[in-house]
Amino acid sequence: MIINVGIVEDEKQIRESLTVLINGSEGFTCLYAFETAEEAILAIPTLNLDVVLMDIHLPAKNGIDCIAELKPKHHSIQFLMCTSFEDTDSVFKALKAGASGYITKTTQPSKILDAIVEVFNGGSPMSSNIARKVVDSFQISNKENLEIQKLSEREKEILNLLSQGFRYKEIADKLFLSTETVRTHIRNIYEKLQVNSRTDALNKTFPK
Amino acid sequence: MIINVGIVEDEKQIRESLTVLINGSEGFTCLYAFETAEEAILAIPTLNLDVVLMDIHLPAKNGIDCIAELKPKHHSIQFLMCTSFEDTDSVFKALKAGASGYITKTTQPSKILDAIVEVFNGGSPMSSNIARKVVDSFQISNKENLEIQKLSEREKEILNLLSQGFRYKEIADKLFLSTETVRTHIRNIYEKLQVNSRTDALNKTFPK
DNA sequence: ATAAAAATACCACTTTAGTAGTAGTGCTTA
DNA sequence: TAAGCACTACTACTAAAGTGGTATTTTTAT
Repeated sequence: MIINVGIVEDEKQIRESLTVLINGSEGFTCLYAFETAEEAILAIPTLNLDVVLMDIHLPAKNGIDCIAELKPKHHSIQFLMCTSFEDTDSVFKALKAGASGYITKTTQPSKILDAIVEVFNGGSPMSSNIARKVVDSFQISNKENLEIQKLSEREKEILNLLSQGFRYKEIADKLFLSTETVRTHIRNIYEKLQVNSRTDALNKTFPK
Repeated sequence: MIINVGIVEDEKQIRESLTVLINGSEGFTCLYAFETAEEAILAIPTLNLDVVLMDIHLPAKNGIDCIAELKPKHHSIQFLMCTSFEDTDSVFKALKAGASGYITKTTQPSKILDAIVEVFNGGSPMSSNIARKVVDSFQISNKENLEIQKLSEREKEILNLLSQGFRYKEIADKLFLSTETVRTHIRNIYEKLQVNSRTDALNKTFPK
């Protein structure tokens, strides 16, 4: 089993040393290396690549947009970002576009090969501080959750049903309450949260 | 520099072998191992732990809720899930609760020690398929975004204002339209999305 | 050039949501 | 034990949202 790797990287030196690294290692081959996103977008659909190493900064169209175009149509290709940018914004944009891994250019050669294997096998190799950024992004809710803590258990239960779009009557039926009781609870929820509509209540408690 | 590790794990055998592993390795010490979430919640605030290995399945309160209670008050402690559950739901709940890493019990001993070091150093160690789940979760938007693509520019603009909780009159004023026009747009949005309320429309287009 | 889609707008109507006041029961705790 | 909160429930009302039909103008695509 040989992993077919493509490269999209504008800096000649990096592109060539990556090519040499990959072709010099058993189990890998790199037959195509592109300088621009545009070339890659034209060629890649006709090739049979397993993994594509993608830089972010490229002359015209950037690497993130390049993935965004290719990934939806070529789901079996695994895109691995290999770049020097590691700001939160770049990381999340790349992952949203369809990258499955994210390593920095400073990664040592043997680790780059490891990452290629890992992404090929369905993993998501990431540099350690990038993984942390990604994991931390799940925890944001804690801040605003101060709001939700003002509510009683019953109120949270009703808010949760509100968030799913149920009407008062449906909530009442689910909880075996009268519609009027549901109405009262919601009035109290709104007062505690200092809002006066369902959407405002949800935006305060389930942000983002 | 010695990393102070705590363990919360109900199965005696696993708890003890983890303790032995950690105490037998240079640079690590494990002075406290708890059988239940309740014990951990009582004791941990008084200890000075760097990393806590947490199981999910525990007798009464589970490990995720245990983290949810401890993490907000003890931000410097790094929680590392070590469990046999690796369903999507458990993973995301744990990360939301405040876990910074997630490995499975089948991880080999040396890798467990590596993960402890990594989480202690601000990384987020994860088993390879768990990392992929996490990364894939960023791409979900692409699926549901098929929904939003059915809408015209004006409709997306109005949907966006709807999501912020504005009423028809307010949207009309912002866009210099009549309320009736806004009403018509919203009717068309709902028809395209096959929903019949603001909350349902938002849940279909801005999921999660 | 013509059909389709998008954007604008009105009327009339029904349903749902939100506001206000009130009140009984039961549990907790100071 | 009295005050406070949570949970339940009612009436009455107003405001907002949602449904249906229709129509003109502009833009876009075939």
